[in-house]
Amino acid sequence: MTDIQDKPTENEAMAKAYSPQDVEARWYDWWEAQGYFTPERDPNKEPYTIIMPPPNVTGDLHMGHALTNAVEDILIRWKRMDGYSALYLPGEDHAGIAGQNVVEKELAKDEISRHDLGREKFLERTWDWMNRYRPRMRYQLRRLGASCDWSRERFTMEPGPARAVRTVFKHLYDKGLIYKGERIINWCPRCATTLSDLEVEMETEPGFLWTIRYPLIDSEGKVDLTHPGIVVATTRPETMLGDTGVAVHPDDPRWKDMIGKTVMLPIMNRPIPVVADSAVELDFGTGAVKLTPGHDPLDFEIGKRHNLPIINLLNLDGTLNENAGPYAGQTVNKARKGVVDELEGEGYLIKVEPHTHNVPHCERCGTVVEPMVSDQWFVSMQPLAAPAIEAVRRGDVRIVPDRFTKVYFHWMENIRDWPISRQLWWGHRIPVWYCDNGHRFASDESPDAVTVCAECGSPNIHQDPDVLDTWFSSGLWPFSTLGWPDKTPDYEYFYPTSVMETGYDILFFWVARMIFQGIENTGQVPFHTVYLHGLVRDEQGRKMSKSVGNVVDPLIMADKYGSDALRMALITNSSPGNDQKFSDGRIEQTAHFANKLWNATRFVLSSTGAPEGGAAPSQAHALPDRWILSRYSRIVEQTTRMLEDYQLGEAGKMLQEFVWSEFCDWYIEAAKGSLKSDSAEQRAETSKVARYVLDGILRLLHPYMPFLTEELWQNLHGWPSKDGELAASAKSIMMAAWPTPLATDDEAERDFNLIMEIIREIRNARADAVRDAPENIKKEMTGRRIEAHIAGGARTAMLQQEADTLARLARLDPTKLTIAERLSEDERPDKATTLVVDEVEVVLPLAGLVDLGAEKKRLQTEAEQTEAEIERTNALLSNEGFVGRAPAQVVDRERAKLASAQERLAKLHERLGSL
RNA sequence: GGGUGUGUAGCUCAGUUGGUUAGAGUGUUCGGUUCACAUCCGAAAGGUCAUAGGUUCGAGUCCUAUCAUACCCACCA
Repeated sequence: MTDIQDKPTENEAMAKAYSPQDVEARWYDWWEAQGYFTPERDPNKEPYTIIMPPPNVTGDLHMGHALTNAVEDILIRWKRMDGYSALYLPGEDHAGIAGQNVVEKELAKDEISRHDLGREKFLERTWDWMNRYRPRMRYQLRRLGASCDWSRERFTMEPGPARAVRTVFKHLYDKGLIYKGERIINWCPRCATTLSDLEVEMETEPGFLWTIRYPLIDSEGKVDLTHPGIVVATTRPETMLGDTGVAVHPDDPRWKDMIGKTVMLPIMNRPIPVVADSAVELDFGTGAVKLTPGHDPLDFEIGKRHNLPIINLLNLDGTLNENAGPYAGQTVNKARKGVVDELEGEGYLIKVEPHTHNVPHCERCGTVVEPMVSDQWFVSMQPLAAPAIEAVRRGDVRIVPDRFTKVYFHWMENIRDWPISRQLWWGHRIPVWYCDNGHRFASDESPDAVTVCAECGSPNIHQDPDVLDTWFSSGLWPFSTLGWPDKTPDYEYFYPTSVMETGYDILFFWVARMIFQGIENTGQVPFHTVYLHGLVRDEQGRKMSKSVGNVVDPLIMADKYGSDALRMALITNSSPGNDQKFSDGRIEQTAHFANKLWNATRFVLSSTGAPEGGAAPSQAHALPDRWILSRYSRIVEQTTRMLEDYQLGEAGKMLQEFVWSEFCDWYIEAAKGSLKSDSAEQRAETSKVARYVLDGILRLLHPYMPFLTEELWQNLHGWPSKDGELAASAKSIMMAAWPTPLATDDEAERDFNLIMEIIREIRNARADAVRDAPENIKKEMTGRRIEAHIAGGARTAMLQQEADTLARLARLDPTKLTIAERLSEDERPDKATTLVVDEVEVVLPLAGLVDLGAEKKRLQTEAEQTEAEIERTNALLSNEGFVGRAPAQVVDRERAKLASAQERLAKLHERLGSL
């Protein structure tokens, strides 16, 4: 532990305006050096764990990361203050295809391909890249204030997580849940690898539907040109080169006679059978489907059912192979044109019509993906999905917002086997070895340690060349990061984790896979809550992307406005699961808030003394003090409740609102009276309350704005830390306790509400009077303190006590202010404006400015409105349904409203009568 | 084809067991050099809560349908 002396040193005086650049630069290293980010495995504390979704080490952090880390850091900082042993574990992902692609792109600048380098050299280059970029990500996360435990940082390709990958693979392999087989997979010719369905993006594109005739072959094996044959429709005519059959629906009267017949495949001159299969749609195209089992998933299924041969037409680079006969070596597009021309020339092409259809593209590089049959590794999903569905159904894992639960179920219930092998070099190599004697085995040992065949002991073995889908290792992240498969102390203490926070766009890719991997391998759900945030879009609502050039760099925003402002803006402008549009304007507003808080603290510090002895804040007796303490207590309670319910944005907005309008605009203004009071006791008491509430505000805001609140908190408690009573056990706000509410004070709230309402009404009346005043006296009018007479009725004593506050905030002339139960006639000149607030009457003799007729009209309008209100409320209260069924609280509120309106009306009539 | 959001002030958005007069920021207009803050303070205007039905004493909130819009899933070749 570093000594307290290492704490950043105090500025001479707080600057007039808040400058985030200086303040944000000075805290992070100190926090980290103090060990605040590294939780102890304290048996007396509850663990609270968030494993950071590992950003891809392929570029800089974007706004999505900034949002992710803001949410996570808020939760972590809150729980840490709330007494939990809070672990926020950071890490980075090797990013599979994306990772390999960035390095290949870099090589391409020198016109080198990975094959020129060879596997080993290429992997060295890739590691170089990773080692160069990982520190960058660390720096960026630090800059954003993420209070993560760097001593526990992980990388998916490290030995630990790599062993977890092999252990899981071997387990699933031995259990028969990982298998190798020939299936239709998605092939990206550019990346030269298999892709899972999730890595393929469908795009609707205009194309054509070609109708082609395949002539009948008669019983003697000759083409029967007098017979119409069978007519098929296709969007990809070139695939006909690999056709091995035609299918029609068994109930289709159009083709009934053709079932079982043989037709001739043009160009290839190959006889192929016509089969009946109910998977064929009756109302699409001609009702007859050409079957290319090698390159279409549906055809593959149908072909399997009818034992049709599979012909692979493609090379791995996407060109046609020798099976394509005359078209071998051509690209798909070129072959398509050639095939169409040839069919047309020979009279087999019947028609061409425009047709839009979905074309699969590689998620990473945009290349058109080719479905093809290939021998790949798969995970059997159904046995794994079932318990993962059950866990969410039972509530062992809760998804926030709730609506994604349905999406999750739908996907999991219709899940298909997961192709996990990738024909890449960068990634976890498949831990399977083959030996010369035809044996195959999986091993969880380090590849270097596998030297002989596990079955026959032969030393002539070689490892599978492929690597695993990057999401395979990501799926193990919640436990591989904690040392699993070893039962490490961290694993025992921090697992299962608390919250998994990520974007809804990777619910299937990642979250779902973590859930079933966690259950299968650790016997527990990996986390209890999934919090899904929305996408951060640009000002126009477009997705931020490098190609559009609308990416906003969070670090630039942080430099400009401060990380605190950025965090606050991202959080308060969003709600769980919903996208948000980001703009400079948003963050400017939260930067203003930071300045406001800075200045509020500056004021409190300059106008209050350090607290010394005296009564506790809860004993305060001045109304503004009692009021702010009560309001503060409610805010503490509500903030905590909202955080518990993951309403981070709402809680942040509420705090902002409370600080700005209640604490600054009302409380501080009202408290200025006490702070300048002649009574030292009164000054001390209000000082104490102001500091107490400010201290609480800083703590409540700390999770949102960590840098600023630390700076202000240190200022509040005296830098070298004499540790005043509020700081008691903590040297940093990070480690200070989460606030707890005091008792609320309903009377104080009611009384101060009345004061506020009266002040507002007077301000309005004055603004109205000035507006209506003749030009020549407007100026005189605005600067003047005005006379006022208040008939307080039952609230007189309280109002008299607050006379100073009323006078100051409503800009009344204290020497011409009277407050009495009733007002004398002198105090009700004809030329006066009368305001009725609750049962209190305020008379403002805005001398010379009040037009009697206008005043009468104004009072009449107000009386009419009040009458209408009374009528409405009466109707409601005479409604048996309402009185009988509405909660007592609501009914009482209506009754009070009625009484107050009646009282107000009486006063209005009284005043009207006197005019 | 199936599913899920969104539609609230000029703009961007909150509004979580249905319950005071539907809120905020920003913009607009008017007024302010009160010794924390002009990155500020005080006020004003601005809403048939997409539309139409329904449930209820009471609906922005619940139900049904429609329209607009965004996204996700899916093997109509």
